[in-house]
Amino acid sequence: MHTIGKLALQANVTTDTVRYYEKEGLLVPTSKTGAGYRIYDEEAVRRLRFIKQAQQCGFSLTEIRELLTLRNSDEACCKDVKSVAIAKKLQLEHKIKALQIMSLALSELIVICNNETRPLDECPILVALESSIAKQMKGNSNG
Amino acid sequence: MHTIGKLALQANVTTDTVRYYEKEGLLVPTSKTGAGYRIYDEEAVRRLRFIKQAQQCGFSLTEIRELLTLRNSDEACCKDVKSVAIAKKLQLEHKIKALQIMSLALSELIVICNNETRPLDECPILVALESSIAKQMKGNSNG
DNA sequence: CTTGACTCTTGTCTTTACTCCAAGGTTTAG
DNA sequence: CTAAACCTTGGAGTAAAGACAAGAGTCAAG
Repeated sequence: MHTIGKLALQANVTTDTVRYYEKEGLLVPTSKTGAGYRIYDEEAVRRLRFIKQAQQCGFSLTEIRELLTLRNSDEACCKDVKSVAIAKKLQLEHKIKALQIMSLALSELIVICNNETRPLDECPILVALESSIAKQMKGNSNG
Repeated sequence: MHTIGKLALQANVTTDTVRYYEKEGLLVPTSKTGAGYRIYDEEAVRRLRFIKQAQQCGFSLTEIRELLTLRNSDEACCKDVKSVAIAKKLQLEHKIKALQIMSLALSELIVICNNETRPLDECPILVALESSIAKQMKGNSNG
């Protein structure tokens, strides 16, 4: 049994964070003392660990709430959890691709700047950003 | 010379967005009519295009403001612009790596779930999130 | 009993890039 | 002249995940 401070310490979060999770319906204290202090058991520790690790996998708190709901559901099965994980992975891959496109566009800007001593009004990077070198990206950013 | 509506249309943004950029010090109208209508010239059109394309390269509005300031500076040279681009590219690559780590963690969760008909309380994905499969990530997330 | 560490609730603030609304003034086409 | 389409300012709201602060109560140790 832990007070909020001990729990927070174990998970390397602040007490504010724990209270925030409670407000968001993610982590309810096991009980309360007469004075109103929150008390947590080992199940709560595991639950908090679950939340943090799901976050590390890219899930938002809203999605984590759904995962936790799923876990408590009688009808759901392992397959459902797996498909949530797969969907999230696809999302991440989309995001990665978008960032890679940006990175590529920057690479192109960087290589066209071959004379660094040039004055700014001839800077090919600035010129390119003003006109339409990024046309290539427009098609891609649509996906 | 364009009114705000024409300008916005050209850049495929809303008039609200143009006014927002003005409030943020990114895009000042060339002049105003007696009635207070904003008027923009071709330079403003280029500037707005610049803003949008820099956004596509991953720059935030704050960073874009700095880029625009740089452009108007007498002391800066092309080299300075290039190094900003390089720094942003590094940032993007960090972000990409972080997302790839998440994606990998999900892949591992997905493969350990080899029997989809299992009941939820034996779901290896949920179990893994509760315990510490993500330990591998902890070291990485520190970067 | 007192001190210091801990906890309580309530509420506001942060960041980013807009988006929407209200109530009114202006311009333009017919 | 009128109606539609456009423009003005000002302010509020949105998501996400907490951070921070005020003022008060509680608990353990000495």
